[in-house]
Amino acid sequence: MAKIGDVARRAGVSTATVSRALSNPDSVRPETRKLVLDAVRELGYTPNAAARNLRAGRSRMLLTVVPLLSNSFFARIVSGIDQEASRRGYGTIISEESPDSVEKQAHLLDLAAAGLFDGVLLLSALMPRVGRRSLADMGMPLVRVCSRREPGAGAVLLEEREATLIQTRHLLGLGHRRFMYISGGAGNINDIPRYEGFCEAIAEAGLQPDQQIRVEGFFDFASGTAAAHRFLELRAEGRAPTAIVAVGDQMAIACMKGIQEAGLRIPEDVSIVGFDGIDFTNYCQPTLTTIVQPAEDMGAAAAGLLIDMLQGERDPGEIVFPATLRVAGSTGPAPAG
Amino acid sequence: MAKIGDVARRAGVSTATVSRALSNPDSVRPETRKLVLDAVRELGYTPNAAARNLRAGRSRMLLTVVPLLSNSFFARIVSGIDQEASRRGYGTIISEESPDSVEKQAHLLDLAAAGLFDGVLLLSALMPRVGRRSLADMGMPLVRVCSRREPGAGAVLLEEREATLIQTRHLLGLGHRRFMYISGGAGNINDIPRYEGFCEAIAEAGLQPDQQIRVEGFFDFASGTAAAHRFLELRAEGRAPTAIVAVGDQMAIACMKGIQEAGLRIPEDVSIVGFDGIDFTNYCQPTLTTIVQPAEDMGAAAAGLLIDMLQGERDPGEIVFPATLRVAGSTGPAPAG
DNA sequence: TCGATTGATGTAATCGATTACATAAATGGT
DNA sequence: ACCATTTATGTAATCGATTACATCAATCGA
Repeated sequence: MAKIGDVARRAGVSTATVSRALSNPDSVRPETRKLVLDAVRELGYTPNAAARNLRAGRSRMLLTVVPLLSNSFFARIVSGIDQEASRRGYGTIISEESPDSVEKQAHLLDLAAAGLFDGVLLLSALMPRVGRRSLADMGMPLVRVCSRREPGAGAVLLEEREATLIQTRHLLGLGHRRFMYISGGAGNINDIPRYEGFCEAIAEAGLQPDQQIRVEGFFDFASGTAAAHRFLELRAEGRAPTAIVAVGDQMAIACMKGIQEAGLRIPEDVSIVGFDGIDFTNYCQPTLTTIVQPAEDMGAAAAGLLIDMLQGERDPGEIVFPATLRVAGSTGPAPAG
Repeated sequence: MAKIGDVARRAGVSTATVSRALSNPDSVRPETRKLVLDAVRELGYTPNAAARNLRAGRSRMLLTVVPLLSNSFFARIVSGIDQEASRRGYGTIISEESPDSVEKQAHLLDLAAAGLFDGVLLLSALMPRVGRRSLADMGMPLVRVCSRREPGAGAVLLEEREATLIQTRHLLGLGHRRFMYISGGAGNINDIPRYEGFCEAIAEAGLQPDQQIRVEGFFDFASGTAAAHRFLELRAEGRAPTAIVAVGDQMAIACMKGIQEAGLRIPEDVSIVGFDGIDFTNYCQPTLTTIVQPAEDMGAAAAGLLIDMLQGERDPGEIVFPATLRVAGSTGPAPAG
């Protein structure tokens, strides 16, 4: 592997000149620059990253911490991050969250302390932490994506409150009055604005939010199945809701399935809306009415913001994306009676 | 950020001793070791990665190149890779394939030349390449995952041929005789063994493989929808197959939907099997009979193999995983007539 | 008790690129 | 024509950890 000295020798200049010709081309004479660039090309020279990082005190790497990669909503955000980071000359290190594995979190903190990355994109609500040390209080520049606001950190968010508001209004407009709300878990910070939006819409319609049924979920299929069971119990008691608001598509899809398996029809017997807009919402039966989050764009925006922050061109700010409702087959008029 | 010199001063020893106490504890006296470790703890010292990498000529990083992250089959492999790599003290850099973006491929080659990672996991059939330079002929250690064999590279594979063989046998056993096969595209290397397995089963039953219908797909939803259209055309001509073999779950699910929308029932009118075993196969309507690939395990095995190769403990070998058929709701007896 | 061997630690070179500072050449003003 | 300034390039220090080699003390055998 060619080193800067080899290039210098070949071009008949010093290593300093080679370095300058590459990183600050205007500072060398055009003829010299050509000599250097030719030598670089002939030798296939690429500066060694470790040496450069050591000297520069940065790595041009970003860490992305994601709760669950197999959730395609997160996967799409990561995809957007990768796109934008790579466009701007940064690499992306990825790590799946593991709240239970202290080892893995410690490994992350070590990588941070070792200077392996310059900043962090946190798709997770949880902050990697071991004892009292965490990424944030190591002074690591941070952007939160779809997770929460945090002083000193950037944030990329959806209009969460608006989202459930329009979602619920859509159902109210179809005549629904009795709802089941499947949350993302009280631990998840998005839960608050989303539930607020739901409650606001309910109140607008002159109904009591606290008389609606709320079920706790964790964004996974199992939560959806559990919610379906709850729904069926309620139905047996004669007090089933006619509409279900799930704040995650996977939960919505699993719930839909659980209900269909009991012989009920969607949307004739019960309507359901999801949240995220993953691809499968277009391929389940019926297609799922859902809030579409522009996941790739949000990822790209987050990476862009973080890189701006690293380059000192932007203060940790907040980027808010609008929520859109995609109406599909899973919602229909409330059944009579 | 504390440096090795700070630790040395605090412990009253030389930097060499600090380094030894950390990387080769047996080479220092127990009392000295304690002095050093105490100082390390008190100062919160972590060795700087760039300096260490520069000296050692390696980075303890792996690159994973993935075709499409939002495909949850790939996402699960990545998850397994991350798990195992992190367990063994390696980090994972991720990059989504972009056959059209020369820029991005060049970026990858630069990162490789810069020594940013020690080895590559390639989930993609395509090799990142710019002109005649590619990752492989830079001498980068390589493990292919579910993509193809390659001289000098490790490989983690499913018994592809077996998979379609048992899949097709299952359908034959249900009485099906007319098939549609949705491929993963002639460009994809898995296509060959998978199609072979299909043909072998067909031949076993005394049928002509080349009289079955073959449709080209690309593992995405759109391919499945297109295949459904083709199926409906064939049906209009009175020569519809009774069973569909799709070598990807997303294609199978989209195809299923296209067929259902035309008013046909699955599996009563037509049976369909998928390939991969993604979560959604359990949540579509009906649930999808499919080949289950142990994606996480395959990812972990691949990372393990690559790290063994890097540490000189193993030659690039081949790890083959068995295929299992998960029978679900999308397959049933062939319709009479 | 003396030289040889072993063990523990320190000194300093090294990895490869960047950049402050030094130097030399070229340009400009008067 | 001379000094001041600018421009281009070279020399060498630097980033922080690792490790070959040097050094010194302790142990051992005869």
